[in-house]
Amino acid sequence: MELASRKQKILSAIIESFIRTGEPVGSKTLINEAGLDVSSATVRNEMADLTNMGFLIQPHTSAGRVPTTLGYRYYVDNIMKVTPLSQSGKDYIESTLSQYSDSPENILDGAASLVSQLTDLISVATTPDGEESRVRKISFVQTGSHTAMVVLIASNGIIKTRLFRCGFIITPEILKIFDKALNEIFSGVKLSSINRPFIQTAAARFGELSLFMPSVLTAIQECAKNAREISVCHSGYSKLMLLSEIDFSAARGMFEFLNNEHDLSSMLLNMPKGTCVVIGRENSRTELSESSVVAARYTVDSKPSGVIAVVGPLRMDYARVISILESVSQTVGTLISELIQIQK
Amino acid sequence: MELASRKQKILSAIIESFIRTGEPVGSKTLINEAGLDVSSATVRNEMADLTNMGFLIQPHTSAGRVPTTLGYRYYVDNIMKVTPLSQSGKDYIESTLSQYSDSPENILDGAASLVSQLTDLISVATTPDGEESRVRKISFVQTGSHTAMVVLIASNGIIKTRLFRCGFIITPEILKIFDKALNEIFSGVKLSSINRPFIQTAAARFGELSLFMPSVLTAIQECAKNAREISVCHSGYSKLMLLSEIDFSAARGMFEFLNNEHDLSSMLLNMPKGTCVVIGRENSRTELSESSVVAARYTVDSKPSGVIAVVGPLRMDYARVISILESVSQTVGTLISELIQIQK
DNA sequence: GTTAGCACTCGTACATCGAGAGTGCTAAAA
DNA sequence: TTTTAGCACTCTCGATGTACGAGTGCTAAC
Repeated sequence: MELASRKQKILSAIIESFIRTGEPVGSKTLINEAGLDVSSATVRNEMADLTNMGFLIQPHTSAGRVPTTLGYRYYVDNIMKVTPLSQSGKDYIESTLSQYSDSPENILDGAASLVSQLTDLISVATTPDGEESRVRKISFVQTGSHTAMVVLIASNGIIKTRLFRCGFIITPEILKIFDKALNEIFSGVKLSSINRPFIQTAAARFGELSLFMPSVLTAIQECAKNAREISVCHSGYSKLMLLSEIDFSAARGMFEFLNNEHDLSSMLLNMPKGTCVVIGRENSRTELSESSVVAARYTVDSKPSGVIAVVGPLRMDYARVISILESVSQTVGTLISELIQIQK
Repeated sequence: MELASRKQKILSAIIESFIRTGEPVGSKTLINEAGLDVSSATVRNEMADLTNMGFLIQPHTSAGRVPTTLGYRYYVDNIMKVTPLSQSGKDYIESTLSQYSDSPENILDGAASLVSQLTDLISVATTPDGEESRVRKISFVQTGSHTAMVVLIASNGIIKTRLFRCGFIITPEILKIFDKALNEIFSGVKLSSINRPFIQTAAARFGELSLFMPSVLTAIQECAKNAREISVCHSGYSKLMLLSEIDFSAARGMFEFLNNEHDLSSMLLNMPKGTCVVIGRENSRTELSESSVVAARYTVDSKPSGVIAVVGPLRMDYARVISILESVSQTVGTLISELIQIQK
């Protein structure tokens, strides 16, 4: 659907004014602010049309107009211009994130807090999906007379550790045996296939040695599970209370949804690839029906991977948020890819 | 200060009713609920006295009475009876926390979420202080051709890991050299003394080898810092929005304070040893002037260590919260002590 | 197609009012 | 001296009414 140029200009001006002030926009205000060479009556006629077309609503008779989900959608798709970040902005992002570049989780933690700080909105980021990745290596570190640590290195660059304890005294020799035997079994195995039956089969292979194994195997299973499962980094949750549009119970619902890693990550990962904007009621979750989500994929080794996203009020500066997210997600993708590279 | 028995009975009934309902308590309500064999006029006289003494206030003329900070204080100190948890309750706590017993951080994470779930309040827990503890051992695990992981085991049971990268290809031999050289330097050293000058001195000792060292030494310094610093585990922050007493901006202030690990942990650790209750304005932080904090120390190896605490409304069930916190903190102390024991 | 003018609608702010809750005081009773 | 009944008083809360202002839609003229 294409709008006449003047309608489009008016819609644009209304949305931009509303994003800035949060106040419903009336015809007079609009004339003053936007450079429109027509009278308020003409603007009113156009506004009435836009309202009939579903782009605007009036909260009540004597109030100005407020954009609807459809209005924002048209604005985002047809009017708004996203300009890439300046070089200095990109440099800032890169230098900030490089500090965290020792592990994917740290990078994403850093990315979430950077995005939240730059946009003044809530930001969340998912770690790379580990469904397809495999065990590269398992190592052991002795931590005490009866305890040791498993270190599982996965092919997606994720490294997980877990302590385990044994009923007997651990010696370097025993750990060597563990190392050899367990790497034989687990190296190259997909993380997703390391489940209970797999572990039981593995235990069986050890014959009488298996008596020593249960805690080790459990620790490995835990590591594999943690390396495979997507986790969610987040930042800026206190900004939730600045969303003036919502009340306490709505805020609580949102907060609980945002703290539910499973639901949140599956929502984010179900979004289309690339950068996408989901506005108000377009959201699959009712908790977000008064909010917008802007999400950007980052790619690791040229494959779409996790998501970095922003959650905020309908009236957010979409263009700015998109350009920030695109820069950050690109940097994150590069850093993680590099990290995997040097771990090969 | 000792109150006459009837005054005490009335104060107790008012506080318990207010904790239950959240409504100001009037003289008639009181007669109906508490088994008082006097008329409402008598109760009114007593209530007037208690108000003059500062234990109660009236929100407005035609409302009932509400306890003041002083009122709660008297109640907590002189009236309330804390009964220890039942054996089955203790067993539940123990079996829940044992699941997490592979590291102090996990135990405290588990403790915070358990306490939050049992009390339906916000719960926070600090990890043991590492000021006094020392490096027990440093280990290395190769994670890639140019990357490896430092594992620092501290005497307080905390284990920290950190990845580092090198400009050259890492071999098992190099790691062995690292292991030997760095354990010689760092073993037994207090975590708190591993600062920038110390690292620089250490680097100097390596002569030409030191060129290979900077990233390793930085990684060790980071590990030492993380092992030393107290971190705060928390759970149930969404309960903040159930505190009906507060508004959005107060909630935001509280939330930000609770997310400030430094301020929060220093407040908690400044509290007296044992279990303590801080009510409303008694709190040093204005953010908490409408809330109460109940905090319990846990002891590791018979020494007072971190704190497990609850933050909630003034009208919380103090006796119940105290008994839960005492059980949980005792279990946590035992588990962590055990953990350190088997790591020796 | 555009505009000026105007009647109309509706939300907000403010004042008024009555009902209800709870009190403190007083004087009588125990 | 302590307790109690009675009562006038105060204050909140919700409902009701009113004035004002903002913003609109419509109509008729340009």
